[in-house]
Amino acid sequence: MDAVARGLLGAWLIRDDGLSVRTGRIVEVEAYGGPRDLASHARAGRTARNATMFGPSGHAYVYGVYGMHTCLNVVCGPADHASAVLVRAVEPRVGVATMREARLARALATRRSECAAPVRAAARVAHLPVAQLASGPGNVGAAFSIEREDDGRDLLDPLSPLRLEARSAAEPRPEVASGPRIGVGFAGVEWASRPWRFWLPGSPTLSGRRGR
DNA sequence: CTACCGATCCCCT
DNA sequence: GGGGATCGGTAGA
Repeated sequence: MDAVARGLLGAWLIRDDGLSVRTGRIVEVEAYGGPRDLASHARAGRTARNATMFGPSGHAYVYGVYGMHTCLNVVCGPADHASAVLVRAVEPRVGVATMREARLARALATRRSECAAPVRAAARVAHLPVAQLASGPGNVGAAFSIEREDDGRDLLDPLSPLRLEARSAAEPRPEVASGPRIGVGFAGVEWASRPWRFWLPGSPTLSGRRGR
């Protein structure tokens, strides 16, 4: 799982829906373990929500949080082990305009209660630096139009509309930094303090303030 | 700069 | 009915 998370850094995330193509480099991930990991969705065993975590590795585990965000994980087996790697930040490469439109569409899909909020959100997204379009797990979901229907997709299938491509073997192995996972304080210090967040230092796309 | 707060919905010791 | 693997805006030091 550790190795899978590190191997995913520098890999390409590809959304190819036939009309448009979006690609970007994965620069930040978090590893989640099986039922023993109290920060993991698998902590209570297999449920309807987390079923794909218990399936074959290389498939997408997509979940929704806070009523408005979707997040993408890569199941990293072995089967029944239920571990997965959350994609936290992607550096856009191809299809930047499509990503911006997708961010805009999602911003308008939520925020219905107030009148001025969607307009402001649209203005903000319109001027957002490219490096920030897919910075943070919720923004990855928005920029790549991750939907519940993507749950269970085989990310290693070259024909899949949502897929991964390993970084070229010719590339030197990138330098990797690690630290505690984000937003898992509820799991208690033992699990929240494990350094299972990995990133490529220096990327302008890291989530949070300056990548922390 | 830090700290809190609201939005919003599916699944659940 | 409660609460979250989030985000972005606002208030205050």
